[in-house]
Amino acid sequence: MNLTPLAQSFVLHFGEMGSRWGINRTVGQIYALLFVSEKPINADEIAEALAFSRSNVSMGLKELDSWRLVRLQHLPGDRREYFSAPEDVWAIFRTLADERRKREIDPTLTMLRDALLHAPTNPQDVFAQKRMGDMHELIELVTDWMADVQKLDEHTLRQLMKLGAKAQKFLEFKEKLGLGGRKAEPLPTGLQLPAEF
Amino acid sequence: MNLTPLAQSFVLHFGEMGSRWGINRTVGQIYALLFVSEKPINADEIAEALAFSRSNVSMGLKELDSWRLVRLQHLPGDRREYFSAPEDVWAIFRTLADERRKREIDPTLTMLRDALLHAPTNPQDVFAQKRMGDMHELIELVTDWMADVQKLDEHTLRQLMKLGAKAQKFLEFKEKLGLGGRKAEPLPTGLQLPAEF
DNA sequence: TTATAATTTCAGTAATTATTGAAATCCAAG
DNA sequence: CTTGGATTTCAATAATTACTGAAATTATAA
Repeated sequence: MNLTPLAQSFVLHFGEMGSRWGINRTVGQIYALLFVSEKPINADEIAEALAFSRSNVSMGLKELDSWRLVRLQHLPGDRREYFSAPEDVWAIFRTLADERRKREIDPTLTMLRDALLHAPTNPQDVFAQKRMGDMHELIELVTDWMADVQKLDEHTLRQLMKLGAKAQKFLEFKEKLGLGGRKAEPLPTGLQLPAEF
Repeated sequence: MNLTPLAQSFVLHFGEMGSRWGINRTVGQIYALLFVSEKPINADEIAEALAFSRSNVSMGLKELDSWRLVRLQHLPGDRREYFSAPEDVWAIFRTLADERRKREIDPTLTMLRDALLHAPTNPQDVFAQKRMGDMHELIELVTDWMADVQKLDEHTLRQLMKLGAKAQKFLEFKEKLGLGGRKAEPLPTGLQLPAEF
């Protein structure tokens, strides 16, 4: 297992970015290696390719497993465990978004909800609760929306994203029409726009 | 400057989450304190409230400044610097998204673009480049889209998010119609949907 | 200017996190 | 079962990151 210069630079980059992404160098490099490997590889091969100790690789794989970013499989006639990174980048994106939400956002939402539960007993807390309420509302709105978006299949998601700011234009347009609760107008095809539109 | 139990728990939470968010305890706590403070506060008050050294507070504020998360101002008749967290949570969200993109994503996009520049010289690199291409395409699509979304003002953004998965339904609906390049149909109001719709 | 309050820098130290090798555990083949 | 390779755990240590206090710098009021 020796890396080509291309794979090498990719792996090293992931190692260095790791700290910014909240994972360590080992974990970043292992993931990068798996990502660009055509075939599943075992822990010894990883340790050799990246010059990490076998135990460090074990830790790293455990961490990647907790992020649900690696798949474990067995090769016939070989009792060692082989690892690979799922191939569908859209699925990876979803996994990553889910895990980050769970680790980086949900605890804060819980804390905020608790904090907002009790009536404030002094002016500072009145203000603080207002701020926390703003924060809570925003985070909840954004994460719920992200959760919705994440449910979309690749095709629809691609469309939505390519649409980009055009969706904004549509909303602004809709505003201009002053549509409060208009009924859906029949289109020439005979089908109707969903009620929300 | 002593904290109420409510502010205390908020501040401690931010300190602990800091490591998951890529900032340290000091920075997290300072930001949290500023966020729930009605009035701007100076570095000495921060140091006292959080029991950090004055120099640590200086470092933390510098870091927050680099994230563009604090505002510096002067109070009449006082030469000390007073800090506050901007009040508009939507603006904060935008700032945060911009900075994270710059720090956590842009370097990787650059690396990927470089890696994709040169023709592969062996089968492993052919595969690796395909993977990197997939990753690059996805990241670019998502970040460009996020950049578009971020440009929206609070009102429009709120609408878009509340719309949630409904946008999906609309896209699916549009699909069903089999609309390749149809012309916009006149609506009863006389106005027209933007060409993209 | 000068004096001095305010802030930042930085080298030293503390605390945390990452990594290793050895020992323990697990697990499939015989 | 038992054996031996495969994997994980864990205590020791290396490396990194956070934090402090003293010194240096900056900036404002007199």
